[in-house]
Order: sequence, then C-alpha cells, then structure tokens
Amino acid sequence: MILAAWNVNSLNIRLPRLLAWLASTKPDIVCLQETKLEDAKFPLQPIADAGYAAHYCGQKTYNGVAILARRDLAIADVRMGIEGFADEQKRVIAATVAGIRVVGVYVPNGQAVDSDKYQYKLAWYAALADMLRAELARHPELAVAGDFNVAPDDRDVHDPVAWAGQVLCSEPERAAFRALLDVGLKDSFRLFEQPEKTFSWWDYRMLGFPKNHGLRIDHVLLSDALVARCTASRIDRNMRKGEKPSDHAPVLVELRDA
DNA sequence: ATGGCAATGTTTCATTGA
Repeated sequence: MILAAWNVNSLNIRLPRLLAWLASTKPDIVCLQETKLEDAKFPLQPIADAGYAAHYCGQKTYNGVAILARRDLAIADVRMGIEGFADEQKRVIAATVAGIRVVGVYVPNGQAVDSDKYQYKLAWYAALADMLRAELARHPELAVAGDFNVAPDDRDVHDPVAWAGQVLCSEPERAAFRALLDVGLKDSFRLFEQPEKTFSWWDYRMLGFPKNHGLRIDHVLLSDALVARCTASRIDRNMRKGEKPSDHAPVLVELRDA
C-alpha cells in the first residue's frame, strides 16, 4: 500500500490537482496539510467521488489537516490535536487506517529564530514527542507524516552555508526533530539510497524550483514495525511542475502487507 | 523541459509562509 503526505497550500485551489494525483498515483492513505478551509467548506463530495473517505480538522486562511483513506479501508479512533496541549491552530489529525496508526502533522513554521513563533514551534515539537510516545505505546505500527518544517541535516538543504542557523535548519529545530526519532521512529527517506539534492519544498520566488533551490522538510516517519514493511520512500517532484503547483511536493512510502 | 511568489482576507494592500 501507498501512504503519502502532501502540503497542498490551500485545498480549495489545489483540489483539481489533488483529484488528478489521486487518480494517477492511487495512494491508499493521504495526509494533507495546509487545507486552509473551515470544516463546513471541506470538499467531501468530490473526494468521495474519487473513492476516498476523509476526516479533517481545519480553519479559515491558515493551517488545516486531513486524512484521506481509500473507501474500502477501515478507519477508527480519529482524533484531532495534541491531547493536553492547548492550541487553537489546526495542525494534527490521527486515525487508525487498516490497522496502521497514522498521525498527520503540520508543524509550525517558526518564522525566524528570534521570534515568538520559533519558541511556539519548539514547545509544539516537545508536545508532539510526548503524544507520539503515548501513541507508539498503544500502536506498534505507527506512521507520522506531514510537513515538519525542519530540514534534518545539511544533505536536505540546497545551500547549507546560506541556511546555516536559519529557521528550518537551526540546531534546536534539528534536535527537536531528532527527539521525535528518539521516541522510536525512523525517517523513511533515509532507509534507502536516494539521489543527491532531493527536496520536498521550493520557494515560489527567484526560480526556486527550476534552480532546485529547495529543502527537504516533508517527511514520513515510521516505527520499527512499519520500517520492516517499508519497500520504498520517495518524493514526487513532478507535482511541483505545471500550472498552479503547491510549493510542496508529495512524499510517499510503500508498505508491503503485514 | 519546469520559469522570476501564492493564497487569503483585512481586498487594490497586509500578512503569512519557508
């Protein structure tokens, strides 16, 4: 089966592209980030017509996450947010799909290392680590997928010198990301040989994509039980091409049957 | 075989993203 994560940067704008991608790629489970839609405006019907059930948790203008699952897969225990962490922003949704615990995340951007938003990001990461510890204790087959807004090391940065110490690349952020791995998760992308300079986000400005000036900040983390089932992990950079792309490309893992 | 920000609401500019 295919599990994917994609920051769509407005589901309203990206819906035609999402539907085309669902038809061509046929993912089984999809975590969406930055839907930017109130729940009442979620495009449930076109997604259902494409063959997917959807659970979602959104707000106007900012943030918003969703989990789509192929219609024939069982979905249970849907939860929104991080228990015990008060947060108005809609950034986390979890569900058990076909026996796999899936947590979709949209980690705060952090804006700049000297900003309040950066402190919020680090606190948010700590709360997420606590949540994942509890989730893993209950569900050995755990996948955490989405936009983590951290490039884990310099291989994940087009220009490590220019980005050194900047938001998305700073050492405290990287430590916060590693703290998630320490819960008992692996970055699926690094389980396999990968091409140099593979990224998941490119700035809309300054020819970011044509020049491949990108960062790898979207990830699928897997528990050991799912690492054992994982046969591939890749980034679909084709989805960054063409008319009205999101600035993020989808990340995908393939899992063989248990 | 890509192209020089995009999306949103507070809308003809300001804010946010990464």
